[in-house]
Amino acid sequence: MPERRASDSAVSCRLCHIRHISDWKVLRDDELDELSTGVIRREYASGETVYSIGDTNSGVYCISGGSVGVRKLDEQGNSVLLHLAYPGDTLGYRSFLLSGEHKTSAEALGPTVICHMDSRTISAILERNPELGLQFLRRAASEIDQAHTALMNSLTLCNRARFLHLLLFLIKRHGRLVEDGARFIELPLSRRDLASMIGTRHETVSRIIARLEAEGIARFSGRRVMVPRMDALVAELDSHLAN
Amino acid sequence: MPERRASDSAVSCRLCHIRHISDWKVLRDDELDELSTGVIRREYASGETVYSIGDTNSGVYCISGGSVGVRKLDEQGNSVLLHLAYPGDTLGYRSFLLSGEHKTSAEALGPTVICHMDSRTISAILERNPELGLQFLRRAASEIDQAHTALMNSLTLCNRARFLHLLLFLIKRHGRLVEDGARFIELPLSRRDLASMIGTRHETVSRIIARLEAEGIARFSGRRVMVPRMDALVAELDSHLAN
DNA sequence: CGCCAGGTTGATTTCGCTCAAGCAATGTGG
DNA sequence: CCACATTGCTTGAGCGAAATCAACCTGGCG
Repeated sequence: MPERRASDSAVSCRLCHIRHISDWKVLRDDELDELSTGVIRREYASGETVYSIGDTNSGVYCISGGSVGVRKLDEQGNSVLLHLAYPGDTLGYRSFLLSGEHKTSAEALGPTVICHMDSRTISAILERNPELGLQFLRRAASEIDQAHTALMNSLTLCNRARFLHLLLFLIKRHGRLVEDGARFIELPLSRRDLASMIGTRHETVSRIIARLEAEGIARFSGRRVMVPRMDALVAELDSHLAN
Repeated sequence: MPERRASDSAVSCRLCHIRHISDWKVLRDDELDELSTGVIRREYASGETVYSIGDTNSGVYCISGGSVGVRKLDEQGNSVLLHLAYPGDTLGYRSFLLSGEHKTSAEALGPTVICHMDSRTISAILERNPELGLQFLRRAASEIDQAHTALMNSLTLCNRARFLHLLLFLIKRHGRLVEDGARFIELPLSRRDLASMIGTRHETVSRIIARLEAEGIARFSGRRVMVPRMDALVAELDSHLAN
């Protein structure tokens, strides 16, 4: 539960650069000002925890910059990266709505800036402006779609196809176009986390990567990846889907 | 998009036996009466389709009796049973909210009664009563949790554990206590559907079943299953989780 | 310098998929 | 009513993918 501290500066959601991307875009100026009074803006270092599984909810988080990994742990210590979140995304609204504990953990994947919105402030706005509720509802609806698609993929695709799928997503989100058709990306995830996202062991990920290198589809060096021809990668993925 | 027909009778949501279980429990009497004007109640035979993937949404469905399977299909014809729904559950609200096409199909798993609520009527009520939106939101939130748990299971558990997990769920939902500690259940799903829920082939399900029989944990005869000792089944499942 | 976390690679084994055959129950047309 | 197809399920043999166990490498850090 974040507390206001010396390093935190006053926040104006009205002036926020993601104002028109985030869920709060449905609020009027005066409501945004009201929201701002309940906001604490804070920077997180790479790997730092935003909230942990089991914590009691204290409001919602709005990602302003960077990226966040949402992780689920089971009783035996298995860890799965369920979801990656980016600027404009809202975190923790499920436990907020069900007014319970966090069922997942969230951690910064790199230097990240996140605003925390106080429960009371949000409840108040939510009560008066049904549009915000509907906006959350739309977010929830599309998050269910995402989860279902991920479930479908994990149930029907082989490890290699799932890895290609993930790589493609990461390139879209984190990649840079270097020259015609070639992409460069600095992976935001460790091998272990890549593995946990597709439901396999890190050794298997290593082997998949080794094969992709041998086939000339991508060159890996630590977390740095160069994909010389995107269409080759896409074709590879398609061939798996087609079979 | 269901049309009113001779066999359909007028409906009063106010008198509905699931009134206090369903999402509509947050509505006042007069709102329920308004809702009723947009409702068509209909019976479905086992296996009958409620809506299909790709259909444009025409409102939401409220399950009154029976059970429904929610299925997702991919481009290659893979079919996965994502979710089972029961009386009091609302279906199709995601595509309603995102006002798009259905991304899943739904079919009756046995003789089932479902009410269809007209888009316009719901929109009207939703606009006036924010409580309904919040109720949908709570439903969506818990559905996300479910989907995440399912995803976690599919990524970390082996086929056998997933099958035991599913069997346990089905017994809880559809099982009958026959004598102290023993349960009987008539499975609502074919082997293929059982397989598609845990992401494996139907042959593998057959083999898992054969092993459970050999170990004396359950006796299968077609869709009829007898579990002599529930604690043995639970212990089996736990031992898999523990490893 | 040694330690450690993260990553790679190899050997072995297990699990589950594929292909294929066979069986029982049910339906259908002659 | 029977021959025949169809559907759902089971079983077997072979193979491939991936888990497991283990060794080893590498870069960062006290």
